[in-house]
Amino acid sequence: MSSTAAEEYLQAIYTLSDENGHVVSARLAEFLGFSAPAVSEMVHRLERDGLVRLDDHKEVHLTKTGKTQADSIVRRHRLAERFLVEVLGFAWWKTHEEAERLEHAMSEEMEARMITVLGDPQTCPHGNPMPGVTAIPTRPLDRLAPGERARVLRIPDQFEHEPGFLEYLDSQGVKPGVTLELIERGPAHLRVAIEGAERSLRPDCGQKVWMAL
Amino acid sequence: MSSTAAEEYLQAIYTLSDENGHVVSARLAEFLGFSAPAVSEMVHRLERDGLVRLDDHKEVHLTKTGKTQADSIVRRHRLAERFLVEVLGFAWWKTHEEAERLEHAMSEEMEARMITVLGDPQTCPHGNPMPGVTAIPTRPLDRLAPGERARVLRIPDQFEHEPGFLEYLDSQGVKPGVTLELIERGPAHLRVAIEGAERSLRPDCGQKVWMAL
DNA sequence: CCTGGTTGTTAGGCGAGCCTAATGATTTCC
DNA sequence: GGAAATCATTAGGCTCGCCTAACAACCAGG
Repeated sequence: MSSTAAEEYLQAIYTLSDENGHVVSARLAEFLGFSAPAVSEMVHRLERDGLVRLDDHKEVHLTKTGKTQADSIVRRHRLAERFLVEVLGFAWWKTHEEAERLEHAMSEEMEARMITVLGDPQTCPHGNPMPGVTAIPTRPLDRLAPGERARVLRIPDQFEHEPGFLEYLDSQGVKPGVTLELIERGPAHLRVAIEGAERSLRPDCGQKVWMAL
Repeated sequence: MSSTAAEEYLQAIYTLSDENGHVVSARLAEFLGFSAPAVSEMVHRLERDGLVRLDDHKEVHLTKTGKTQADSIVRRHRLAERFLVEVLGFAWWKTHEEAERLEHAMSEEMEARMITVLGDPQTCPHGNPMPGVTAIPTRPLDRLAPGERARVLRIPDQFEHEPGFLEYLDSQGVKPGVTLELIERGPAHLRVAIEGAERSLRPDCGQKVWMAL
């Protein structure tokens, strides 16, 4: 149906819209690492092909068929990640690039069989829910009161684009499912306790790691 | 390294050379379904990039690095097919197109992990050996004497391009591993016996199904 | 010998997708 | 209200990878 490049854009629109709110071409360019004219051009192609609509404020919205395709590509991405971890034994933080390619190679039948074999998983290994699944409510790590404990639920897709970020989290013991306690929120670092050990996290983690309520 | 399109050409060169002998641009064009100028152009690109060499008779030969890349892409294709059959439960005759896309999405690490998980398979589900493995000797079905029995070992990759051919074989009970007896070689059909039942096969099967010696 | 089939290449064209440089059009902030 | 920042677009250019039409070179067979 759509080209690999177009699928990449649909996925980006889905992700930004899901995790950030409004989507405008400049955000897409930033996120995808392409020039503004390249994005402008592709957005118009997507519009021509009926996958996307531009409103009066030039905000990008997925049409019904665009949404369907975006859901599918995001689901395939997350299924591929699950497969890489659970079947092939990849490290949880090392799946993104591989899945980024696999998602474009999966047919509908493969998607369906993957769901069956993996037992209809509700999230990817980073805690992002499959499209269509109602997400468990979360809050950024920043919102924890000092002394409060909560479980790491989700590291949103958009932060997987930052090279080395997931590996950094893993090296600090932060991964989905782990329970941690916020000790102190300093300006230069967050002090947390994970399974007894005290750790210091980069301050940007406060926005990038999402916790159970 | 190489683009998807270039990988497709390398794979075609490998296949034609492995199953047919000499490779010339016209064969590639026919096999890939592209126009002669398109193939000519790409072959020159491959030559420019050091993956291929043209001799005096304009025959196409893989260079050392070209061979390495071709081996890899063919191995990924055959691993993907095994995976589709054994892990995802695809029918053996239905894997080609899916694998055709997957092969371009697999990293070296994924290739290695796949080999481990699948138990280092020596062939694809159609009996084609992994590159590097010394193939078991075969002969075309045509070569059987009437009354002779032999095991189906291999349906070469090139015939998987013919739409519906593998499915036709499956419908007649012909699949890798099955033992059959040639009853009579007529002009319009081959009469064979498979597990007791007598079947009539299209005459082209005589060249396209390869048997154990 | 020359004619017909096979093969390869040239020429010219097209869409997808990227780029930079420059220009318009808004919005925001002082 | 005007300057600065942000955003989108135009213009022009590039490679890749495909196409058709036309031509050139070859080989084989009557």
